[in-house]
Amino acid sequence: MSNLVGSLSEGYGPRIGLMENSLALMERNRSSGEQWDMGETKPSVEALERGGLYFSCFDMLFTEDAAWLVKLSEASPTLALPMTRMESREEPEQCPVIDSQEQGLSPELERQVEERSLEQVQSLVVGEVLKDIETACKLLNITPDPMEWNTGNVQKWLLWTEHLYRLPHAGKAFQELTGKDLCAMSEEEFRQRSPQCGDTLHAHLDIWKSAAWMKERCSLGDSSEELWSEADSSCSGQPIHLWQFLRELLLKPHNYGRCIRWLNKEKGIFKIEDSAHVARLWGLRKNRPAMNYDKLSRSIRQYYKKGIIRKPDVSQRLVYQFVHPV
DNA sequence: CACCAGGATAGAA
DNA sequence: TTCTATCCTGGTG
Repeated sequence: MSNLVGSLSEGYGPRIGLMENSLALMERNRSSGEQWDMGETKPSVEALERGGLYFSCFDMLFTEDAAWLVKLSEASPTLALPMTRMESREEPEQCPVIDSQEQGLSPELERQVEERSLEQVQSLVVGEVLKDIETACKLLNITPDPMEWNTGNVQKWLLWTEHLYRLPHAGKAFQELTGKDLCAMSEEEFRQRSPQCGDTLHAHLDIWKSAAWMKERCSLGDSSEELWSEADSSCSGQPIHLWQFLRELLLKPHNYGRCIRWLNKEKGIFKIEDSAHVARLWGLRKNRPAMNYDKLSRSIRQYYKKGIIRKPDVSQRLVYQFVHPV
């Protein structure tokens, strides 16, 4: 796994570095032989959890474009160059999408279209990665920038990453470390602390670092980067309320549709599909490891007399209704 | 057994 | 004081 910190200072570095890392991680995961068992009747909890950040981030990559991108990234391991240089790369025949579309075009036009396609897919991937990081931040109540993490934040991030990618628990090996410490560590040092998954953790941290760098760069400029500016209840300073949290999950069906979803969005009726998973997410968000659905549902019931959430007219298990739908 | 309703209480903000 | 988190009793399919 290449370290992209070094590329951060070069114009296009972070974007491409972020891509490269994501793709490499994707490849690693794909080659591990594990599958996301989508669509069967009873997906495992693990599959559901993977469905959170990971799947939403990479599902669109399993397309022809993605295969092509992966090949490109393999063909040129150091992509820290502007994509305008890409035309000099060999193996144009490995680009089925472009080939099928660009018959009869001049090489120059072909090159431009190729660039645009690549940039589009690229920004799509980067956007998804950023969104998923943002979502994780909300859930964990941490800042996107690892440099600002205290030891507790680091442990949360570790727990989350291990949880999401089914890594063995390595939190102990990183105890007492702040985000700053973590960021200063090399991949080798990560491996020393955790031989099993140090490299993976280091790679994920790299993605976060790049994302934070990009965020900073975007906020410096006048460009309105709406990727990070969604209404964010976790940034208001007030502790998040359960109903807000549930609404946040519901607003991200791409990430959480498998554990909570609208039955009727207009009426505000939603169903908790995986009570244990939602409870775990809530516990993670509130730093309450002992949270379970029993307690979560008790809190929901407190909303009955406050007129925030109620049971729908036809009461069903695990189905609730916002009294004031959005 | 998992879910549901709601009382009681403690604790944090 | 509000908003849980926790525990609990009792009820339902």
